[in-house]
Amino acid sequence: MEREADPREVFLSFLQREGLNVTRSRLAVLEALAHLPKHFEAAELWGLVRPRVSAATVYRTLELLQRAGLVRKVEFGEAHAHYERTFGREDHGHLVCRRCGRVWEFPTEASRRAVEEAAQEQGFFLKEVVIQGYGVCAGCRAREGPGV
Amino acid sequence: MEREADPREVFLSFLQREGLNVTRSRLAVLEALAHLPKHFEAAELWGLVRPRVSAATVYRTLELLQRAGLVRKVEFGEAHAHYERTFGREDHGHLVCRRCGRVWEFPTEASRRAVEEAAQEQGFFLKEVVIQGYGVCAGCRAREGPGV
DNA sequence: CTCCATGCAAATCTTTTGCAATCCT
DNA sequence: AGGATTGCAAAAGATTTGCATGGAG
Repeated sequence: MEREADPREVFLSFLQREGLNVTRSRLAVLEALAHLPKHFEAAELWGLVRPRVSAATVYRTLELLQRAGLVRKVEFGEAHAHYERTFGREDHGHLVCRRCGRVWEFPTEASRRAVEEAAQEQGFFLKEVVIQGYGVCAGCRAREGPGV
Repeated sequence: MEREADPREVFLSFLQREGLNVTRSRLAVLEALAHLPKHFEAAELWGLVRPRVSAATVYRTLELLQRAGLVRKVEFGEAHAHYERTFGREDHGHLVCRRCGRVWEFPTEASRRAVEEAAQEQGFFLKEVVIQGYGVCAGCRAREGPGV
């Protein structure tokens, strides 16, 4: 049974390791993560810490959280980025509905292995795998017909 | 042996089907596709038709090409979008080097099947599958060490 | 002729940045 | 103290849009 480190500790030790300060703003942003759904936008995160923390700092902290391995940026085909927490989560892919924008997750061990093999052959050091399907979800199809 | 339709015909019949005009600008953009690498940016495409065609029209046409199924928007983790031709190509995933930005392709039948299964279970109508790995390519590792 | 399409420039919108003031350690 | 961090507002940059003019059918 593998035990995952507490995100707060991960972040604190990341900051220390990088010689960065532990500030109110950074802790507020980290804390806000717990109150957001799995997938969120920068603006939603800001909503939770605003106006205590500025948008600029939210973006700056989001970058640190990514470097610390606690958050990952994900693209759902919209103009702005989405993010997801990476702690307490299994590897997964996303099924993104182009109509309603909702996202379903699914396990990806098998697919992931294929990407790993390709990387290996290429001598590519693989840091992250993204597996996503785009289409129309069951609900939208029922409501509006198969359409595009 | 399956024969793929000529992109020009695909585009023309798409335009007709949608009641859209066949214009010089649209044909110029379609033609320019052949002179671009597999992956390109909107600005590169514009470079080939500029100033005959305006940037606005390039974006507008790019959208039509996507709807016609000739082009696909792909995200490589940069601020701006990339595009790739979809005709004359096998299914493939991308290995994106976070250092140099170069992209390698690899076959994805197996992984794709897994996504299809997940979609099936979800009653999700799958339109497109994206499989990408991010990391550091062999060249960059040799040049600068394993690093991040 | 009648819409459709285009160019131009302005508008959007998210994310980034410069800089002076403020906070950590 | 002294560098790191923040807020603010301005900048940046890709893409989109309004509108008057020109083009396709």
